[in-house]
Amino acid sequence: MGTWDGVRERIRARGMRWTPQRRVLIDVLARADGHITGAELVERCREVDPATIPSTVYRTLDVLEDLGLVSHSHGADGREEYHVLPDADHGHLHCLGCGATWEIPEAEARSLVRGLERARSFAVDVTHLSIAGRCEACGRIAEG
Amino acid sequence: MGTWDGVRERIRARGMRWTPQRRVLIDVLARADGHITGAELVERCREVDPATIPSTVYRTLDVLEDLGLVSHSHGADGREEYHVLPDADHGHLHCLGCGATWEIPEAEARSLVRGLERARSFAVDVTHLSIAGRCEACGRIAEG
DNA sequence: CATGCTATCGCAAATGGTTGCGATAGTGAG
DNA sequence: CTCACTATCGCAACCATTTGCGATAGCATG
Repeated sequence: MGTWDGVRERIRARGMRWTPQRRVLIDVLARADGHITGAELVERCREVDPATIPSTVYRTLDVLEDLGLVSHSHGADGREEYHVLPDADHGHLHCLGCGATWEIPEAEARSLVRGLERARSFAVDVTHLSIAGRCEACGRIAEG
Repeated sequence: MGTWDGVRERIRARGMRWTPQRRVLIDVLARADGHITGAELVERCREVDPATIPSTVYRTLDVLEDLGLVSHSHGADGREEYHVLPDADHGHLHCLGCGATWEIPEAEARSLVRGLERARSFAVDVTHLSIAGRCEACGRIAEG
């Protein structure tokens, strides 16, 4: 709601076009706050408009990422994972055992990488940060 | 050289088989210390044996990873990146601008994630750790 | 050396995502 | 309202990787 209202204008202000295909994706995104894979977004768009073409969806996602309306990172298997409406930048934690995901809040993520950034003058993209491992529950199972 | 010598025995000790296809991949790996993508490994195997099938290579990489002889992480685009003979566990740093890669030594990687692990009782897989951002040179270009 | 068990292979199809290109259709200007 | 410019689309091919399955072939045993 709200946050998506100005999208049409923001797109046109950049000399880009407001098309039916983009409207469909934005409708889907507006209903999907949270994390979602690229493939899942394509599928949901196809529910709204069965003629949806994957490449169009991925290209529109690139545009929206440029505008800061979505960000993406990669799951433990390397597949794309989109995050809708990133009010605050944050990273992700993935459990290799059960597949669960947690957010790493911006402040925590930034302080994690601070040493790395200082030592190497490297600017980390925390929205893209994705860390894999085993959560407490899965760790106990593995030892048992 | 050395480290690969016992592989045949280690494989057979697990009730697994020593096949020509595995021999080819191990030959290729022995010549390729460092980082290399899955696709690149397939290509190099095909140079040795043009009949090489991709799925066989990927499946063999899985068993070698089980044995601890290779590890993999994902580049900034999510594609697989194998690391041969990981004497020490380490993470990777990827520049989104120039595509360069750096290793994050185990000690540094572990201390990075220590807070995260304590706070959540989460065991991070540092060999899978891959951080993206901009290196110093690319950062300067972006500002200019 | 022959035999059988089953791990591994080859193949073909599917998945998730990307790219190049000619055709379509938003959009601002007249 | 028309026109022209060009951003975007649809399509088809391609890339990297995975999966299911029947056929092949290691290798332990007799």
